[in-house]
Amino acid sequence: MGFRDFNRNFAPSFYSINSSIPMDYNFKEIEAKWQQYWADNKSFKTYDDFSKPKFYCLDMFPYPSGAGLHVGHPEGYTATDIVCRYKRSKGFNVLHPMGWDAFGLPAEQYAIQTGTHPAETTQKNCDNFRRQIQALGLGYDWDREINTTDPSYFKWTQWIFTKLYNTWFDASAEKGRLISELPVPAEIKAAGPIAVREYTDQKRLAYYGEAQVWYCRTCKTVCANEEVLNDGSHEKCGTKEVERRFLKQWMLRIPHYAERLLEGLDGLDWPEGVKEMQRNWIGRSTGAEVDFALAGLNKNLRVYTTRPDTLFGATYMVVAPEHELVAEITTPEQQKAVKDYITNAALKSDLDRTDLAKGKTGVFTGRYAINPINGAQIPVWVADYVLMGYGTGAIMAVPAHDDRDFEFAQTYNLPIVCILDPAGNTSEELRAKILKGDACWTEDGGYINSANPAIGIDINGLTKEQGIRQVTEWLEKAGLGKATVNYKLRDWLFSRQRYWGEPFPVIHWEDGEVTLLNDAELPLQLPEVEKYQPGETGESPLSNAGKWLTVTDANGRKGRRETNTMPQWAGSCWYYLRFIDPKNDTEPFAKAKENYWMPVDLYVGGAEHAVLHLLYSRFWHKVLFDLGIVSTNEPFQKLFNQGMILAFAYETASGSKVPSDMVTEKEGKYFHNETGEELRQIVAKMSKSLKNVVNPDDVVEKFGADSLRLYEMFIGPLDATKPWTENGVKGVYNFLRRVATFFGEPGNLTEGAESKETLKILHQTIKKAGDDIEDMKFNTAISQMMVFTNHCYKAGKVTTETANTFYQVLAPFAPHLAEELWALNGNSGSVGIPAWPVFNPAFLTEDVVEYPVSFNGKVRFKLELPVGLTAKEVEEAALQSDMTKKWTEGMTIVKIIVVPGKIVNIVLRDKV
RNA sequence: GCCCGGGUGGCGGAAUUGGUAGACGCGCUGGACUCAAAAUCCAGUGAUGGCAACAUCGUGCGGGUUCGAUUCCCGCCCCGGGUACCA
Repeated sequence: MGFRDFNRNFAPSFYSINSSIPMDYNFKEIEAKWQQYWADNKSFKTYDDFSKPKFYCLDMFPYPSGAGLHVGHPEGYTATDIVCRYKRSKGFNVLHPMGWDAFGLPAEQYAIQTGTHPAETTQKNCDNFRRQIQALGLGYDWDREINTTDPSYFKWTQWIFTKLYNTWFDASAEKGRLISELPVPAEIKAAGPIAVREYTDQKRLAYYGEAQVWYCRTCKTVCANEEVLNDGSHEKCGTKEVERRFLKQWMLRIPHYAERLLEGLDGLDWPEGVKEMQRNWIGRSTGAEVDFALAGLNKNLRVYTTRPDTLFGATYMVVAPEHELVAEITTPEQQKAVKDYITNAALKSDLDRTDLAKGKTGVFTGRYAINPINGAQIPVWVADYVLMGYGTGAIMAVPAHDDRDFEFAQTYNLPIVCILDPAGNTSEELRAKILKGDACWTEDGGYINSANPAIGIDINGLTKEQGIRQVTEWLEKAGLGKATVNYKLRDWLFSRQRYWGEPFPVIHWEDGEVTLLNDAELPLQLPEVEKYQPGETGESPLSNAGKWLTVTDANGRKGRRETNTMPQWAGSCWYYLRFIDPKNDTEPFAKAKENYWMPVDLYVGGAEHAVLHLLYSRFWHKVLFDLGIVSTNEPFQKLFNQGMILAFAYETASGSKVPSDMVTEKEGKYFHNETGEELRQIVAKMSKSLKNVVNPDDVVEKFGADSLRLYEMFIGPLDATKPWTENGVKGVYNFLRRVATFFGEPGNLTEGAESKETLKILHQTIKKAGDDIEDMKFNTAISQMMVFTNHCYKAGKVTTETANTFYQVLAPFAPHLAEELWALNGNSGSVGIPAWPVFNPAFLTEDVVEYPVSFNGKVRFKLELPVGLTAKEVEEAALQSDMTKKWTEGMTIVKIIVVPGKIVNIVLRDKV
């Protein structure tokens, strides 16, 4: 291939006069050609060559929806593709795979409507996604493609589930261990095998139990807590048809790993914000459990508090409506009132709860408890502002120093005793109110009314920190309580009433025993069913799978298979491990390969997975680590969240949105096509209803894949949210066209020595592009390449060597064009294969420095001086300048600051 | 309410161990080419004043530290995202 061929490729378009689309460089032909070349040569196939340094780069794999790729997908994919092409040219063995998180509700919904098997729909969507991704010239190793719905994949998802089931958390060793190593207390053993089974089941990381769960009447399925949004709607379907139900469910004991998950964050190169969100989600708090005696009952009521120091201010107690002692605590006269309250609380939909969040309700049980620190009798109430799922489900209320308790106490006229004097921390006016119990103070202060000489405790005058320590010590000594750590993190609800998910390898036997399939029996495949509708009771569609459903063991015992399936998280929890060895059918992955490739060096995806996916994955990974199945404690060393790509949208003065096809632009203003009303341009998420969705296929068709790639990188920093504009695409297209035009013209390339100026800009570009790729700052890398190209146009000619070097820098960003130009210069092989060009700082050295000379901080003129002058010499040169004389006339020079190589600042004062 | 981001030209955005604010791109203006238009190429483009040289102002607002602040400190305002009775 030579210059001549290139010109033939380009010639028709140079003279095409009818085309309204700019076609000055023939991207269609170039891109098709090189994509074919990469495929034919398996350019991106990854080999397990353990002698090379490795780089494992992972994109969050997509759910292949029927709508196809949107422009948000290529954003992260292009970024990782650039990094990977760069790393390859730096000599790394790069693993960059792609696959499909293909279980999910839309395919099942479609099956319910049309009877089409979800596998069929899924296959079609995957094919479309793959075609679209390949059209972008992304360098994935397609031989490693995986699909979570493929039985050869979910076989191992099921296998990991059995590992979770057969693991318990040894708190003393702080690690998971095989259930076979669980020490069973002698008295349990003595009670027989059923007792042993129950004891063991309580320790497993996966368990089957009654759980109060969110149930969506529209989806006819259980949803996780976190899928139910604040406003009481279901994230997946958007309706508010969600309610609480008690159902038998599979749960995972992720809280056992709370501490490990928290500690593990410290060593990770993740955005601080994401780490903070995970910390908040885990929600560690330290405090104490305190036992309160109940008057007239031989029972204690245990509470958890983070403020044991405020025990002197506890004036009443509250138990959650679901608390097991409620019935016992309640006196006969109050039975009916309490019962009614509990019934009402249970009936409350989530919506009511949210609405009532501002007003607290409760009812007196008739019972009193004894405050252990001062012997005071305080009433016990039931109220649903106390949650059963956190702490002990009961609290001591300190209304003077807790907003929630204060609000409740005011509503029901309960006593409010101030024990922390905010003196000095607030206004005297507010302080007076606080001291009287008319206002709440939750900050630090000095204790008052906090002594009981009879039992030898006095914290008056101490600060919060000291108080907490002293009271906790006293509680422990008196045997009334102990320091405790609590986490917000709850058990993970791990089952769904759906067809299109991984079946649990579980059999429920008629005698109540639950067993798991042997490894040899995996994968347990999904049965063919006639209809995909959930059962009327909310049971999964699998409950209709007659033959599949029932099993009989060798002894004739009958059993029923688990009809729930796993949630979508399951497949995505470990896919990064399968990419390492995707075709292995004897184990999930070969140990040696895992040892080489893990951890993932760079993980790129949307911030929406900041908590759930990343926390669940880390949890599974830590269990696998404890069992010796993986070699690293954490799966993802570096995480990067790409920002969302938004689009312009339009709204009327009253704020109602107008679809983009109803809008006309006139002189920078926007008007409604029909009403003529002037509209406001806003930035919004792309959506069908706003008709502002950009389809990558259209962009590739019009401007080419290299332009799409470059634009998505050039539009702004990768982690920022930013709006899409077609004019912006034209801008980068223009750059590529200028590159193609300049370097495609043989007359522009010369042999011999390169000019100093060109070498300088070339090497600046090598350095900046390399550094910026490492820092994920692709926008500024591209801008530097534009600077270089602009320089070439000015210079008129550059050497072939310069051109070749530039193609290598351009290659990670616009690989098709770079390959084309590389071949055009008569080079063989792929432009990405030679090493990344070596930056030579010698070319950047200057003979002169242009010093900005400022007076009192204001730059007045520039002074060109030779490099390497001392501060003193620069100062003298500056003082001798005529311009300095002009600016200092009539003034006194107070001081001169010289930063060699940077700036001169002369401080002046009026002459006196 | 709390937590995390972020406010820089007409627009997307550059620049931080404190040292020439506005790189690069879009848009706009003018010129070249053309019968003409498109495309392309060249030049200009923060605001205000001035024919110009140049001057003054300018990184959300108000203070502070400093020879010098987009950058550091204090107090506000606005926007985006996350979260919600976790005792």
